[in-house]
This record gives sequence, C-alpha cells and structure tokens, in this order.
Amino acid sequence: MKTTITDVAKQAGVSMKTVSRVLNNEPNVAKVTRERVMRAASELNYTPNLAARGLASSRSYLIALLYDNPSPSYLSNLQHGAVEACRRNGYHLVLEPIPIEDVEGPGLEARLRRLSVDGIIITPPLSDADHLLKVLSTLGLRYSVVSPEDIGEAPTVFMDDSEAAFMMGQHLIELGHTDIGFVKGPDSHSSSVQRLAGFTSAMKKAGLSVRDDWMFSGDFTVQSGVEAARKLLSDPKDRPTAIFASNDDMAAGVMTYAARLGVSIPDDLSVCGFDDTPIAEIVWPKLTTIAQPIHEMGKQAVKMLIDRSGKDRSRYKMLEFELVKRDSTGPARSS
Amino acid sequence: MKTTITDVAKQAGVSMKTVSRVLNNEPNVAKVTRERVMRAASELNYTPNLAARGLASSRSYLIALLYDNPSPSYLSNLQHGAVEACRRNGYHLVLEPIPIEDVEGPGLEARLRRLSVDGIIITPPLSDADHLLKVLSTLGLRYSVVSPEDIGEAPTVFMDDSEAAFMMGQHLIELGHTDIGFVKGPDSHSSSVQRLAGFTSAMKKAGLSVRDDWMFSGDFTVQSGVEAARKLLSDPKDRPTAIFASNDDMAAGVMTYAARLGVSIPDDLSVCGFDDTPIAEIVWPKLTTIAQPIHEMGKQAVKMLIDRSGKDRSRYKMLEFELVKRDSTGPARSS
DNA sequence: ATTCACATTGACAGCGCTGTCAGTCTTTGC
DNA sequence: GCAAAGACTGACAGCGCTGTCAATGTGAAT
Repeated sequence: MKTTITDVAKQAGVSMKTVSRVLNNEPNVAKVTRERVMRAASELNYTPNLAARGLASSRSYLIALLYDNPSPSYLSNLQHGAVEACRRNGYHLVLEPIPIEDVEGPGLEARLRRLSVDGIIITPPLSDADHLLKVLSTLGLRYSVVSPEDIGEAPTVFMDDSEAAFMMGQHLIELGHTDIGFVKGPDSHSSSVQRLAGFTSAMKKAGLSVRDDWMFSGDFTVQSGVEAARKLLSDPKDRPTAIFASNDDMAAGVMTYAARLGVSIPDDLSVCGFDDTPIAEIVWPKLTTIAQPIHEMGKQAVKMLIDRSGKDRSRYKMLEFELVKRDSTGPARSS
Repeated sequence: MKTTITDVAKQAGVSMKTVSRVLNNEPNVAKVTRERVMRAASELNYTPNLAARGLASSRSYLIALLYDNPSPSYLSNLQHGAVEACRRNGYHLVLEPIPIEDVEGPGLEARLRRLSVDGIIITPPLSDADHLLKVLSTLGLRYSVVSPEDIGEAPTVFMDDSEAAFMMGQHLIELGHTDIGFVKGPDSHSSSVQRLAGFTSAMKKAGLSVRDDWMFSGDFTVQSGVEAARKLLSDPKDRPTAIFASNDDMAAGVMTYAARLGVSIPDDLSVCGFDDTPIAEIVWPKLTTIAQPIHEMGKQAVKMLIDRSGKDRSRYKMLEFELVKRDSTGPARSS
C-alpha cells in the first residue's frame, strides 16, 4: 500500500540511493535525473518515512521547546516564532514542559536522554537553572537558550532587559518624575534582577535615589501588582508620582487598584510595564511598556540550532527592544 | 557509545526480544526476569531509540495539534491539557499551524501525509473546515476534534456553547434587563453561531426580542468590541442596559469604550463575555463570563486518540461549562 | 502417567531509509 | 592527446527495534 523509495526508484529507473539524493537535495545529481525522480515521486504520491530516515541518519527533524509555565502570551509568541523557523527548515516543534522544581530531580536526565530530538530550546525561567544546562551539556545534547543574560557557552538569544529598564527609567525622569516606585519580579528570574538594575542605574544617573519603602516584590501576577499598589499608594500624602512595574500584568494590577482608589492615570500617577503583552492595549489608558521581540527570539533560537555549519557562527544574538509610549505615562504634576 | 537493546540483553542474560517485552510492558514475562532486565537497563543507562522503535512498530508516539491563530490563552490552555495527557501516556505533542486559508490549497494533503504522527487534534476554527476533516479521513489518519458542534463521525470533544449563552442570557434577564445588545463573533466560527442562538432563545423564552440595531458583528478582537460599543452606545437616549459580547476580548473592548464615555459598569451598563480568559480578572470591574473547560478538552482530545481499544467507546464527550458571575453585571436600573 | 493448555523465552527477518565506497562517465589543464 | 580531477550513479550493509513463529517448560486435567 505505502509507496517506498524503492517504488519511486523503479518508476524513475534509477537506484534507491539516487532517489534519496534527490529527496534530500544533495548535490551531484544530473538535472534530468532529478526531474525524472521528482516526477515519479509526485506521480506515486510518495511520502518519506520519517522513522526510517531517522534511524538511518540518526536525525529526527524534531526540536523540543522546554518551558515552565510562562505567561500564555509569551509562550505563544515564542512558539509561533519557533514553529515558523522549524517549518521553513523541515523541522517540527515538540512541547516539553519541565516544572522548574523537577530540574534537580532524579528523573530529569532520563527524560532528556529519552527525548531524542535534534535540538532543544530552553526558555525562561528554565534558562536560569544552571543544573539543567549542565546536564544537557553532559549528555551532549544540542541546545540554545533564550535568556536575559548571556551565560554559559551555549548559543543564546537575548534582549538587553537592563538597558530597556534603563530607558524606561529615563522616560519617566524626562517626564519630570522624581518620586518613582518600583515593583520587582521574583528574584529567581534573572530578568527581574536585570530590570531592577537598569531602573536603579537610570535613577542614579539622574542623581535620584530609589526609596526602599517604594520598592516591592511581586510574582509577575496581576494580583501581586494590586498588592504592591496597595502599599505604594497607602499614604495619600506621600505617594510616588510614577510606578514602574516589572511586567505588564503587575502594571495592570497597579492600574486596577489606582482606578479603584480614584487615582487618575496618567494625571495623578504614571504607570509603566514591561513586555508589551496584549493586556497593554486592553487596559485603559493603554500601557506604556517595553516591546520584546519574542517572536523573533523563537525564530533565532531555532536557527541557531539548525545552522550548525552556517557562516554566521556567532554564539549569541542580541535583539532590539522597543519602548512603546502609550497613554499611561504623562508629565509629573508640577505640585 | 550508545547502549542498545542488545547490550541490555547481554547484561541481563536474556534475549533482545525479552528486553523489548519488558520495556513495553508486555505480559508473559516472569517477574524475576522482568526485574533483572530492569536493573540491567538502569545500570547501563539505557534509552530506547525512538526512531528504531517507530520504524519497527510503525508508531511514532507523536500527536500533532493543528491550529490556526487562536487566542494565546485558549491555545495555551488546550496545549497544557493535551501535553499533560500525552506525557502521562508516553506521547509527545508536536505543533502544526495550518492557516485556515490553506485548507483548500494543494499542499495540504502532502503536508498531512508527511506528518506521520499517531494522532491529530483539530482545534477551532479548523474544526469547521469540512474539507480538512474529509482529507484526514481519506488519508486514513486518526484524529479527534475540539468543536462547538458535534459533526461528522470523528471523536469530538465539545462544550455546549449554545446552552451556555442561553444561561448567560437568562442571567441578564433575571437581573431585570430587557434592553440587551449583542456582539457577535465571525460567522465562520460555528461557536459564534451557537452563542447567538443560545442568547436569542433565552430572549425569546422570556418574551423579549432582540433588536437588529443592537446587534453587531466583531471579529473577536478588543478593537472590534470597541467599535461595537461605539455603535451600541451612540444614542444616550436609547441605549441597551446590558451588552453580551461573544468573547472576553470584545467584552473588554466594550468596557473600555464605556469607561471612556463615563458610562459606569455595572450601574449604568452590564457587560458580560465568554471564555473566561485572563483578561476577565484584569479588567475593572471583573468580568462576568463563561468558563470553558479548555484544559480538560485538550486532555480528552488526546485520550480519545490514545484509548483506541478502551471500554469507553463513546464517540464524543461533552464537558461542563460554568457561568462565572463577577462584577460587571448587575441589576437593571429601575428607570 | 499422559495430554493439553498456557506461560515464558528466543531466533530471525525485516521496517524504509542513508552512509560508504567503488565504479563509470565527463570535463579540464597542459 | 593523455592524465588527473571531478561529476554522476549504484550496490550493499546496516541503523535499533519489534512482529512472527517456533521451542521450551510448567502445572492442571484426564
């Protein structure tokens, strides 16, 4: 029933190997031969058997995406980018959730070994799990990392979170704000650290200081943004005039709480976020934030895995972010 | 370097075939033998070669998820459910985006054939593409469908969109609303049709009618919700007191526009959505909506593919929705 | 004791493809 | 014109596993 390479070979009057060569775009096949084979293949509706190919060539044409519970929109963007790059090169993307708490566990190594893919993409927060990267290296698996930091010796795709936070800080400062609150992300994410650092350095450069009691840690959820806002805005006499949240969800939380309090944005309070997720356009007023090239990161992560021998041998790729000014930030009230 | 089944067999002092039996949990292996093999395998750190297994058994242990540009949170939920079910059964999930406009195209058949997975999951809006389902059947591929309608003869997982919309309609009516506007989704999604039908029937049952000029079509985006609200609320003298949007994004759009207009929710206007995406908790006031068991749908879709011979032979599975009452709907103003 | 069913095991032949290597046929350089 | 280099092609041996079928051992049934 199923047509094999042998059938095609017979039909085209050549050897199996030649058919294989044509199908894999190998050089050194005469043009006529190539065409004859192509025709035969399409006449017979031939479809290569991936398992057989994999067995013989020890390549699976699969790439795994390892992740742990990121925000849906982040994951979805990254995926799209990755899938797109995969498709363009004849690869497929398989999903592999790894709870970060399992990273140190015993089953991990077996699980990774069993994966049998041609390449693995590591996404935050897994990128911060040194142990994972070490195991991957030990097992000799190809992988690339999407990470806010360029660590280790694996191909890395990243964006300069720190620089972006710096620019956002400057944006607020240019608007005349001096009393700025900050909502941090969890310390375990290195992007949290980077973002804080960028903000702090912008403040320092402007000769401003960051008040400890205007700095709260959230966990990247809307709820934690609300909590942070509750504290930051507790004293009507002594409030920041701007709040920089480390991601959009927390910024949305801050805005929600401010609205409930009757604090008007951006007149009484400027708010900005980070990531440019869909919420940024949904909240009102629309959120000023940092747009990450997440889609592109997914693409690049795959490319670095596939272009094994390409000319572009750079080990890392830094992508550009964009400061998207919308309506949630405005000039500081001249009090 | 790589340990093969032969190595394990040697180490355990049995034949390859026996090792294979143990690894695949086949019956008729003596307990002692089984244990000896297990030990040998783990001592050697043996990992089966998937490609070889696939070639010999013509099974890939892969399941493909076909989708076209759904909302990130929908996709992500469904994926998680599907991946979870896959993992539990030793399968892996591969992503396969199919732009709906390609469904009728020439490349589709080849692409599907080439996929070589053990099962395929079709998600909306692809579930409405009859041609796609037909091709899959023709090719003899196993597939299951996630769809608001139970059509065709393939295993189907669904939720009663119509019933849910009916209940939401009743909810508004019970609150005393009689002037209700509706924001439809695109006609090409059968869920749009179902939701409208459910709403209409609730209205009819209460002896109310749906005004044509209070009914607008959106495309499931926030922006289209804004547009619809602009029209629905254009005449301050003659406005609906409640608006039922066919999904949360459009509901959020309606709320944003209402806020801009100074129309207070839920005092002046009740708004409700459908899907219970994360936005529902982010907007203020929080959105009354229908929670879909999307995660569970993903799981079931995989299960129906895998349990080929299970006892549970029912061809479809209807899952329960939940009407989540939050703060965006309230009693109609007694004018 | 003898037969028979069934549990347990192993030998062996591929699954459909690609890597290796060797063979033939053209070019090219001088 | 002749050798060397290159272009093109095919034979063949597996890749690592599972399906088939036959061989053996074991206890129950007669």
